[in-house]
Amino acid sequence: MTDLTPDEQLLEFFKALADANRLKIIGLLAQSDLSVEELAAMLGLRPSTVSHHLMVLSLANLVSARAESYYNVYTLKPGALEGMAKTMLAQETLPSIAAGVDTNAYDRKVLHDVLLPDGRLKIIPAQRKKLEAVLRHIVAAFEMDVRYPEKQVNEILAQFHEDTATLRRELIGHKLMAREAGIYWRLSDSANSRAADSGG
Amino acid sequence: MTDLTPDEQLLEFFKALADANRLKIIGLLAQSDLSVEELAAMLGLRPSTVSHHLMVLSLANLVSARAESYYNVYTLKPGALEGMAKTMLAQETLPSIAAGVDTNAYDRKVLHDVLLPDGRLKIIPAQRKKLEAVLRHIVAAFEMDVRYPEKQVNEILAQFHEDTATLRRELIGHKLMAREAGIYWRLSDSANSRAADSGG
DNA sequence: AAATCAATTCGATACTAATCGAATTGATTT
DNA sequence: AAATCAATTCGATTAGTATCGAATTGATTT
Repeated sequence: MTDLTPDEQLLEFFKALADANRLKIIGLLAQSDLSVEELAAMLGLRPSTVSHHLMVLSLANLVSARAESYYNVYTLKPGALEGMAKTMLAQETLPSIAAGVDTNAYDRKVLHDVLLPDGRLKIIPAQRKKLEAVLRHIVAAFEMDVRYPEKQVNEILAQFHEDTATLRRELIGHKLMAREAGIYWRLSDSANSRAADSGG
Repeated sequence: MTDLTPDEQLLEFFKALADANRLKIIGLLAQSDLSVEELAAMLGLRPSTVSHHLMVLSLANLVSARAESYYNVYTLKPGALEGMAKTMLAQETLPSIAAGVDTNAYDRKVLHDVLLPDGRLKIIPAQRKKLEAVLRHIVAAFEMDVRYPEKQVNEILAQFHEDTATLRRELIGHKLMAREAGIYWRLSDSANSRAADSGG
């Protein structure tokens, strides 16, 4: 029954509560256990409709039913709401939702637009976001923890574009590289940066 | 902007998160602020679609946008998720959702089916839920904190049905009244009972 | 001033989900 | 055994919404 990943479970939970009548059902069951007919009368709906809503809530593990003669009496599952609320608040939940997402897609799209087949730049884009995507790609040509003299920096940058001076300046300005006394080195990605360059 | 009652706000919140792509947007924004185009590339959607999703999330007060040149950079509203999670957990939230619901509707429906125009019972229903609804109606004819001798109890019950013995027995059995040494008195509603009899 | 760019709005389309009535199922009462 | 009852399932209809492409808007760059 719980063959769902945590994010699928969370989505199921939100979908279950994203309906006015289902929310009311939860509110009513919080006060007392009720049968399908009772809920139908209170909500002004047909029993078949209420049965459907209760099925959705069951699949989201929010309610359960017990048989009493020919009644099906539904109960709020104790701790179900609390559990999901805590899941929402948990630090690891949000990142895990985005886990399956291709966060490099934008950079790839920009590079696809701006790169020639040989890997050189058609142009150095003027738009900030595009420029940043290009710079993230270029800086991957430098190794971490290595000190580069300016001559070597220019040789590497020249593989991408003849205007090495602009590229140097932008790499520094966007804090992807640092310079001191004519020596350059790569800076580690800040929190707001993307995953590692996928090297397309 | 917040001309919504608490329950409408809660529903808006759940609706906003009841979509896989919007959940992913929240997950991505939890890691870093992003523009519409970046989100569109990551999710494999058109900018217009993402714009629509961001509008929904904005109306639910989950994200906000800041203009940066011609980019619209979206941010997770700090504390928004936490706030809603706490609202979910709050003791008073659940009952307030069901506040507008007519909890007497089932009893009224049963009474409408089983009562004659003069207020007498066509039959004493066999089904437990229906019987309970009828008993809740009948017990309202007795005052709280008054001690009734059996003779007077029978007179009152006879207004509803000739089989006063059965009615007496069921009222006791369902703990709506109690008896001791031939004296009867009404019991206060337990947690699982309905609101006061609407006296139709 | 013209061209470019990202975002939004709008209209159309496809998909999903809510609701109902009819038929069916399981259980209980007569 | 037959009749009654509540719940569920099923099929059809309707309402809502996700998605897209085209057009528009505001801002920036050339």
